Amino acid sequence: MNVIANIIVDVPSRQTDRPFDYEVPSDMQPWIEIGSRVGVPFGPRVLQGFVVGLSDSSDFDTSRLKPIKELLDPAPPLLPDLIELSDWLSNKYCCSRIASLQVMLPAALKGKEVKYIALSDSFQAGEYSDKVWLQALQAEGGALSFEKLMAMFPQNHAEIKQALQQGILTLSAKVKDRMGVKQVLTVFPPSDLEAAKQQLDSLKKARKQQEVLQYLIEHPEPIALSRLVAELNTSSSVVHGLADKGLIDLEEVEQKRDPYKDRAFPSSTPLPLTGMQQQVYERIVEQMHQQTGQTMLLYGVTGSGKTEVYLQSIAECLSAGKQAIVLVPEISLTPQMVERFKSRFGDEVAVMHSRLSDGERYDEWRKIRHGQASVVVGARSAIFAPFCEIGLIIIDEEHESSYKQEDTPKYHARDVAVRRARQHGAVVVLGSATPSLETFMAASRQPADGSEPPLLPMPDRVSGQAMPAVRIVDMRQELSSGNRSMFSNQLYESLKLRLEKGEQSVLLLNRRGYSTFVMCRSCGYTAACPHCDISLTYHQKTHVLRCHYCGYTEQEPKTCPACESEHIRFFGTGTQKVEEELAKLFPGIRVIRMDVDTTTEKNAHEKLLKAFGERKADVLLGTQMVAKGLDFPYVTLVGVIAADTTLNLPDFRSAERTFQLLTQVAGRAGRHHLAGEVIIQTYNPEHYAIEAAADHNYEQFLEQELQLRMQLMYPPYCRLICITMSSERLDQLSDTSAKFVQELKELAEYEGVLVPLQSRMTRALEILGPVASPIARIKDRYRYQCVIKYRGSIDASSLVERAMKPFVEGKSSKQVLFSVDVDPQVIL
DNA sequence: AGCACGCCGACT
DNA sequence: GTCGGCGTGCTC
Repeated sequence: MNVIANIIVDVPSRQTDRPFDYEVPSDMQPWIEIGSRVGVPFGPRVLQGFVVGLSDSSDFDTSRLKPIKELLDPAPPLLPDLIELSDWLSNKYCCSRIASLQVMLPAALKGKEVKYIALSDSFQAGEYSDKVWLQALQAEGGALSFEKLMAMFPQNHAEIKQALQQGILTLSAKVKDRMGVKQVLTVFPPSDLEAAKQQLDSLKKARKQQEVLQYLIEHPEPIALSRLVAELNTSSSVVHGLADKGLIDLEEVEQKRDPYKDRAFPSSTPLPLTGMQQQVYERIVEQMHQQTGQTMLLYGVTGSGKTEVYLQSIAECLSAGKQAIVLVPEISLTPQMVERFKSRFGDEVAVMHSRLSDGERYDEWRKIRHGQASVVVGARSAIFAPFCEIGLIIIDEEHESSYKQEDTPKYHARDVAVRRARQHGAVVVLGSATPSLETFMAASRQPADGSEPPLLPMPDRVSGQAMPAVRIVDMRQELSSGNRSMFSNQLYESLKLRLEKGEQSVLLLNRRGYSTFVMCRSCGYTAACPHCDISLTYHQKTHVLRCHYCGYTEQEPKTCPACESEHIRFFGTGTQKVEEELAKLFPGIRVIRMDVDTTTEKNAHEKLLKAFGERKADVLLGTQMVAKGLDFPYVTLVGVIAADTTLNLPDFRSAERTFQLLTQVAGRAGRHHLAGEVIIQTYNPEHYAIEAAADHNYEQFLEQELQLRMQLMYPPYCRLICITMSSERLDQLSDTSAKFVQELKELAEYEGVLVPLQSRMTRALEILGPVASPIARIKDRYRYQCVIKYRGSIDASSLVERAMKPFVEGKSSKQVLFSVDVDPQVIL
């Protein structure tokens, strides 16, 4: 008899980050399962909690167990496999259990306590009989939310309190979801149409009702009451009249908000696969049927037809009765992308991206949970889609850093996918033209059983067209030959040619290096945030300086606050400057600029790209974001203004990022019948990342980069954990961080893993720091960080967790905050 | 996270 | 003498 439930309660604190035991009331026993969401009394409150285990005994004093108060969903929103996955997430990424459970669910299912005031059973009006609040309560059926009642009667709080004390009113609490299910009153036509026709005559005296019935006989499908009323220009009372006579049915039906309901998707059929595609497809399908839980790397150049392989593999997965998850980077989750999946699989597809409202997202999620969708296409968090039997997980553009969540839990969707696939025996297909080094290394390794490495190369374009020619322009030479403009002669000439021919160009400017700060040209003063060690960004529209980290704003200064010089000015986003210069060089040129300033509005992205696709501009100018997304048939020139800006960042992945970005943007040119040209301007023309990108040569880059990583001991030759500690008080911070690192070292030493990475041991671990973080202060809190490098089978997360214990439970917890980033993408 | 319990300073 | 500061500990 499982009468005791182990429940994780919704309290975001380390002290409550463990299961609490509750008694399952007998009437709830059929309903409570692992994964159920419940309301439980916790201290004086009622909280949301998740059932993570069931048993018939408890270590806790059984007589003191409290019963579960309420069941929040008829079917558990989480399945046992997800509960298990959440356990893994918490351990791996050092986050609380509740955080890892909550991240798997749509925001709509974040229940909050609501207090109710109700008339008690023994209620007698007595001295309160003429009070307005009492009448309001009675009108509402005897109960109202506490907050509402308080707001309605601000004058009567004392009386209400007194009534509560006398036991005339009672206070109770429930967990309420943030988002209700949208209900729509729906009209159902008569089940027996012939009989209904007979009845028409009997309605002679009710012309309006007759009209409605007539309509329903002609259109015998359920219809929303509001639509029927609008359609027939009648009123709801007429329809209710018919319902009262029993001629039709009127029912509340759950309405699912389909964000794509107004869009028609022409259906598409599978394209014939090329030999290369066919081979890859067969290997994927073979692994899928064998349920090996294998992770494979589909390593294919832009235009090699990866998507068609995805689509047909998914089709095979569906026909085997299983479900598929497709992850794409948020930025490329465009309508065109969605369309490809909707066209092939129709209503089987659920779509999840950040632009959806909480309600829409909840509806898509329910489609998945209730088996109405078998494919989900979505960003990072779609990896947690509540499918029961996953056959295939596809991660497109596997190397994208957006697969790493920046806030807690700081999970990497790729690593979650690999873990989840193992649970289901599903295949993971990682797709990329420029795979991350970690992925490539893992996929090249010969499996222990002697089978082929899980590497699926697709080196050729479907069109048979060669990759576009890439020219590297040495900007140092331009400068020495007297060209001080940001456009080299070659780029200028090529742009001019495109304008004459009426073809389009894409210009890319890496954002970093060109920030939007304000600087005084006399004394060098730069406007900085008073709460963070970071310069303020200038916002052109509002003429305001703003801090990206804490939101602090101030007015644009007219004179330098330091030296009162008037030569203080704003150094533009770069894209703005490029735009100005383009207008100077090519009067009348039509430019669409895409950067943080022009894409803040909702759907701005799509609108700009659509306008460009319709050839309403000659040039698309922008930051990283122009490298992703769509391909346009009339783009024949891609120019990179300054390839170096991301190259010299003090992050060990900066060369990899630069290479990926350049390769990706180079693939944008000439994807169709027109030949393309790519021009890369740089001050480091001989840098291996730039040369390799120009040659479209991943292997060449890989070889160089691996050598460097090996020398400096960085991933993929080790793994990293970055721990950031912060405090308002610097003395406390330096003290605590030093003690923490000491603790960490002792633990590692004790486990025998504190060994230099350069040694030949298979297990090794080093601890660097603590040092001041690159951004030494945010929101008035100083920041120190410490980096752990390790290799081999070491549970470093658990080491960190144990080392943190004395600092987060004890009295010093108030002063120093810990934040752990496992497998960080940037350690600037 | 909340909330109660509990032990020391400035006030009617 | 007491009101209230927030340090400490508990929540099945």
